[in-house]
Amino acid sequence: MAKRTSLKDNACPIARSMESIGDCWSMLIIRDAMMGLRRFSEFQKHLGLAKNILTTRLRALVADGILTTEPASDGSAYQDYVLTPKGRAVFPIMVALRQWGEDFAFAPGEATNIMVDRKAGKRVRPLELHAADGRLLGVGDTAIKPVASAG
Amino acid sequence: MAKRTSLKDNACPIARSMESIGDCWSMLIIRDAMMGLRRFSEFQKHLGLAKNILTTRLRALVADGILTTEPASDGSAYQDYVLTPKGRAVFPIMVALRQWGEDFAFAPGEATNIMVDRKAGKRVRPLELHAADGRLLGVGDTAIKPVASAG
DNA sequence: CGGACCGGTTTTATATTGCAACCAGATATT
DNA sequence: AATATCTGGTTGCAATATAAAACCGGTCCG
Repeated sequence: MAKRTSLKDNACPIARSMESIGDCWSMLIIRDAMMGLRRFSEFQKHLGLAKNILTTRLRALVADGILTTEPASDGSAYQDYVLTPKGRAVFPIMVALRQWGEDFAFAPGEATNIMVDRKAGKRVRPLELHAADGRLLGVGDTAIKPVASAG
Repeated sequence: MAKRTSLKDNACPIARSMESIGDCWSMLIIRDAMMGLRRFSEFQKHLGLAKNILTTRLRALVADGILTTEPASDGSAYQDYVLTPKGRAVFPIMVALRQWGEDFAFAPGEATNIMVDRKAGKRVRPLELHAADGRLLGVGDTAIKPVASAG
């Protein structure tokens, strides 16, 4: 294609987020990293994607500060890909995507999986957005406020 | 490229969500629709993307049940693209992406915009995930539970 | 020390993207 | 009423991204 248009310099945080993690494979790599996968071959087997694609995605995630490489935990000469704090902070996005998918992307009775509270084993509540004073907020209760550049 | 691998039949809700809305333009179209944009030309001007790309994205979002077309609200012969309930349910995903972007994707002092509570004008709280019994849950407090196909 | 495994890189074919030009019908202007 | 302009696209084209497959040097395993 023509070069994909970059949103790196867009002023909207949503656009910037999508630029970093708005790719199927990147998101699924982060998902798998949250489940404990660390090695190149683990990601490749579990996701079933081509190795060259995995390579480009891992490099991009490392460049973005979402993953870091560190010496393999099994003592071998290889390396692990592990989440940084920025990477772990993707958790709410993952939960939101998951809940929307659970609710709308499956026919009744279709095989799938759901997120549960580890202790009780019960399904978690829908994500909630609250105001600073604690009020529960819906779609119409929010606004976007510009923040000018300092300088 | 070779045909992008489809995740439509993947059992993971995250993968299915990404298949529907894991595209920059699709997500930004939904964002703009939430801000009240409705017409083809409004999306095109505001997003600055090519018309053929906008066409394919709008068609896909309609096919996915995220947008619907309806007669233009201004009485003209044209049509509006409006969010369905499924489309409005993308809101938490949008908020999650936005909060992560606000937190990690901008240098200090860079121009941007933030989400505030419409009434108080104050920044909203981070999204929260709670267990059925109300406990606040973090990354390690959740688990994924398979749901076999019925039949 | 020989074979398998690991983490890639290099082709190659085919899709997708984006730009620009074009177009028919609806709307606005004179 | 005739013409110009806007709307919502479609059609070509060039550049780039994706995926499958083959290949490859360093590790590890017995």
